[in-house]
Amino acid sequence: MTGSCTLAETEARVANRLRHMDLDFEAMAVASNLFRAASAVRNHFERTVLANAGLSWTAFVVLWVTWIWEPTETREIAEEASISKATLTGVLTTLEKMGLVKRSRSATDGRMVIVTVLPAGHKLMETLFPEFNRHEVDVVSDIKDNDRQALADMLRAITAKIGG
Amino acid sequence: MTGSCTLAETEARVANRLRHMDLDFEAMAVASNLFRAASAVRNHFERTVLANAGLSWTAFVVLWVTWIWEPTETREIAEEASISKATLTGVLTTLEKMGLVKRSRSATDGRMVIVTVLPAGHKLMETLFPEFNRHEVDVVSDIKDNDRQALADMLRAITAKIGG
DNA sequence: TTGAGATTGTTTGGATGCGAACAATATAAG
DNA sequence: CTTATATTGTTCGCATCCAAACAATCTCAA
Repeated sequence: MTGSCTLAETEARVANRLRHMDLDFEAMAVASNLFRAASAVRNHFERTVLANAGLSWTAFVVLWVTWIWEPTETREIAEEASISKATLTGVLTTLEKMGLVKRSRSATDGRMVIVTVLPAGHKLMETLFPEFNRHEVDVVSDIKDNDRQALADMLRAITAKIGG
Repeated sequence: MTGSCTLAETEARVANRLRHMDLDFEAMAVASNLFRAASAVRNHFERTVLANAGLSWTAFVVLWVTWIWEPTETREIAEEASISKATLTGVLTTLEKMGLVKRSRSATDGRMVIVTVLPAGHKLMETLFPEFNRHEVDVVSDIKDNDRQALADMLRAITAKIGG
């Protein structure tokens, strides 16, 4: 409709282009569709739920992780959010400017910075996260209910395999 | 070992924190693990295969898409790589500086820019992509051979659901 | 032919995103 | 007490990353 190729056409083209190489196309399809799905879902969420809240994807993830684990250290947040310490510094500054979280020095260890969610942050997440979850439900609605558990398990296996 | 929580502990903590809300935890687990897996795999590839080649993740994806479809227009590359036109402009400039691809104006339509892979780009991909694929095989090696097809299918279903 | 509307790639401004270097703090050995 | 080593968050430089504004080009109707 838009003039672009379907997913099937794309994969056929790829297989043809790489025919002469000794490759594992099944592994390639898994990896390729993993990134494609993650990217599509992320973009979709950014343009709908998160745009309304004025949050970027990373800012939302950082706020969410802090919300779950607060009070917590930045090192922990960075690991849970799968971003570097350097990136987290900037995102936390953004969230602080929005009045959603607060930084404070640890009393027992002068190196650590403790992050807590401010009332405005709690209020936002109290409505934003259920809305986010409704979109998650929509995303998996075409997958048979019985298969969802297996899907999550396989994704966990991938993460575990490379030590995520 | 590292003092951080396991994936199971994290999910238990999340479930407890959100107990009072009416949420679909299965859908949440799928989405959560989708991003976790994609992020872990991407970071792993960036630090191993791609770091040796001096390519960022996005630069590799753009080079790969161009390699498969060349000669092709930037509009097509942006869509296949799931990035915006604006981002692609910068990445193509980077790849051009590295001598891997070449931009040229279309003869039939003065608006379009046609991208082709230069010999250095072909030589790079001829060795880099098989190496990349060996890592892909490693990533899915803990998933039963019979399940990989189903995994790819479910990921396709997610992408299709939101019009990726 | 001419002018409104659509499409393409680039520029702009601001927010991620990372590795490496850095300053501050904590810990351990001697 | 001192010194070497490790750990934490920040800063720096640079490369993505996007929405929106933009200039160039095409299309098509009047």
